[in-house]
Amino acid sequence: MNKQSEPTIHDIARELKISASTVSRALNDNPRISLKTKEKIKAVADSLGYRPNTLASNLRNKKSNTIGIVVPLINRHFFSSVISGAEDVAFKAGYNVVISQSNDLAAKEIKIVQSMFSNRVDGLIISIAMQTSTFEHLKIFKKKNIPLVFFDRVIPEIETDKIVVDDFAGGFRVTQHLIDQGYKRIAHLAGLQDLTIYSNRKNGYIEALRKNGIHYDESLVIISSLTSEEGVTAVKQLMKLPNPPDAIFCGNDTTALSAMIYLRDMGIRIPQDFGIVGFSNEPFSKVVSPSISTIAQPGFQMGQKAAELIIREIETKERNPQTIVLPTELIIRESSSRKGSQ
Amino acid sequence: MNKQSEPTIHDIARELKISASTVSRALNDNPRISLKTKEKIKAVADSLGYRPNTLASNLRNKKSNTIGIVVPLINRHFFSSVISGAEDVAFKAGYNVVISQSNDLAAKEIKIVQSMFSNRVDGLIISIAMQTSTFEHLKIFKKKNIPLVFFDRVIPEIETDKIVVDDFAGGFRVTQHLIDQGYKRIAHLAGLQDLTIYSNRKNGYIEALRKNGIHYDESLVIISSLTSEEGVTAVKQLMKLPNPPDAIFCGNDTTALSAMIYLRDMGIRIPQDFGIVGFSNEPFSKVVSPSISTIAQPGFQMGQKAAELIIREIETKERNPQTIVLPTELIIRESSSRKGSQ
DNA sequence: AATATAAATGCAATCGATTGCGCATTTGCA
DNA sequence: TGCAAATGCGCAATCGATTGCATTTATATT
Repeated sequence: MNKQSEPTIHDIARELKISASTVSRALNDNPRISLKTKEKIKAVADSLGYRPNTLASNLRNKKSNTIGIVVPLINRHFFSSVISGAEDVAFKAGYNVVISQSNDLAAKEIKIVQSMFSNRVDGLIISIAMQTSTFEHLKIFKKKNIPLVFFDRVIPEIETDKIVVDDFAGGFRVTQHLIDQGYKRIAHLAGLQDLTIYSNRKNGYIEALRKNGIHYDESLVIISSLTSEEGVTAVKQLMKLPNPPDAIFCGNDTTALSAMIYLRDMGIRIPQDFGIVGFSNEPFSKVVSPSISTIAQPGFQMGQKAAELIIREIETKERNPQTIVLPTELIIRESSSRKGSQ
Repeated sequence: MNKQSEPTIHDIARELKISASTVSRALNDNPRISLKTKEKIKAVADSLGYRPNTLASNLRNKKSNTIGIVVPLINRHFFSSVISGAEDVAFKAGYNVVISQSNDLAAKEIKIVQSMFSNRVDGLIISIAMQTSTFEHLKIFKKKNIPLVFFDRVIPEIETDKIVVDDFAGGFRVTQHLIDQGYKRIAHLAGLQDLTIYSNRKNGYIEALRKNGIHYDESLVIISSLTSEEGVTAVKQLMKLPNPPDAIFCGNDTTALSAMIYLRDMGIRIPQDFGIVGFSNEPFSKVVSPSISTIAQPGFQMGQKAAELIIREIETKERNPQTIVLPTELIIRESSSRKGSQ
């Protein structure tokens, strides 16, 4: 009983005693078919409840009208924002979006990417898994000349389009802001340094210190994978220093929050005694109290840009790999505002 | 230069001077092909960098190995959790997942659903748009016998699988909890009542009052679409009553938060003077202070269940529409805990 | 009216993989 | 050794839509 009889253009053709070619052309508004015939055909198509079989069309046209998106975890605010933005643009342009999550596992990522290739996606948008360290599975796309866009976590090994936020400027701005607010010893909870995003943030931090003539003290920088727990561990470690910091630039909002809660429980007042700034503008950073200053990453826009870029490449077949750096925005909230204003 | 020469089974066949049928069978591990031949074929396939063209296979098999998911907004914690759960299960079972968001617009939803049908998804998982009030576009799936699973926002008009959380029990439990904590006049910010989820929550609230012998006062129930602003408006209205409430059961966490902030700013202490409970367990509800008591909705699990259900139906062709009610969990946090414990 | 030209439609191959049926070769057993 | 059964593989049709080229039909021109 299943799918036995989806009407096809041949059914329409038979009904009207014409050829399937004509039906196909009519439904595609080909000028070679007379208006009268087109109308007849469309009427029959409607009455039969005809729905074009995109699979067949895709096979013939060697085009799937589908864009693949691969992220580490769908269920993460930043990534779902990117997906949302990309879907938005893609849908308007007539593309479907297939999504998979790597769970930050290289093995799964490889499977996913191969599957997407087999499904002949017209382009692939990907933020690679943390774990991923070989890139053969992605080079296929390059080799076959299928548009490939990296975002967020990018790698230098493959020359293709990349969309990133200006992490360096973000790190710089955060640090400068803390300096401006009068904090004297500014620590940094950095992320794993093999990921460009984190090393850039750290470099921005260092540069801001340098520009302000502040000595860069390595003991104030702690590198971790920035989980909530590691945030606490790091702060504990920092506060035990002979000369502890009075502010922290945290590599993400999660550690900013856990650090803040820890410090508060220790009786340290924020922002009066201690300044904290996070990164990413997670939804919660706005609503906790004190609210957390942070850097907004335009996830939705990144998704839009990525989709626009990839669709242009799909349709023009032009390839000139570019790296788009989206601006970051410093959002000043309570956790770092001790000088009047705000 | 594009896609001109993806190797096919015919290329492999030619290389080995055998037929494409044999190649196809070999690659699918058909027992009719000898081991020796299979090995030769697989070797050549590898050396040619052959990747099966899923489109062709799908067309021939009349099966896309794809599940469609439609949500109002991808970029919302609950929905992205569902998607994440569904992708998880689907991927393991060898299915792709295409996703679209309706933005709560009926028109877009209709387009999406039709497009998914044209793409011959093997099944559709959907949470309908608020705005949607006709269901013809969904009935197609029923008529064609393509598995259809509703979740979260379901409609009685179509007899198909539904996955919901026990909103009634949730509303009941929240209210009972507030009563247990000694709050006397409990208000309710309800969502639009044409959505089952909201009317069920309200009914649970009413039932809990009844069971405890508390008079149900309609002036304590305010219906809105539960935006942040409407939360504030509602609370203002409630507090102006001659006999204002001392607790609110909010239809979602967003209004719980905005109400809480408003009340706090009015100098009302939470939870001592006033109790608040939300619904949905948005990530922020745990980290704001005071943290917000709420009802956890197992989004990830819903997605998993939905995918499991739909895959079973796809593969067995059995259809016996069922409604799965997932349990809700009351998470007691600070905003409603005035009696010791916690 | 006859021919030239334009307009409308049809034929058949194609996209790449799958599969029922049949032929050929090998193996098994008496 | 002889014949049946088993094994291994190929032919050709199929899935549904598209399209270059051919053919038919209608319109225009002289």
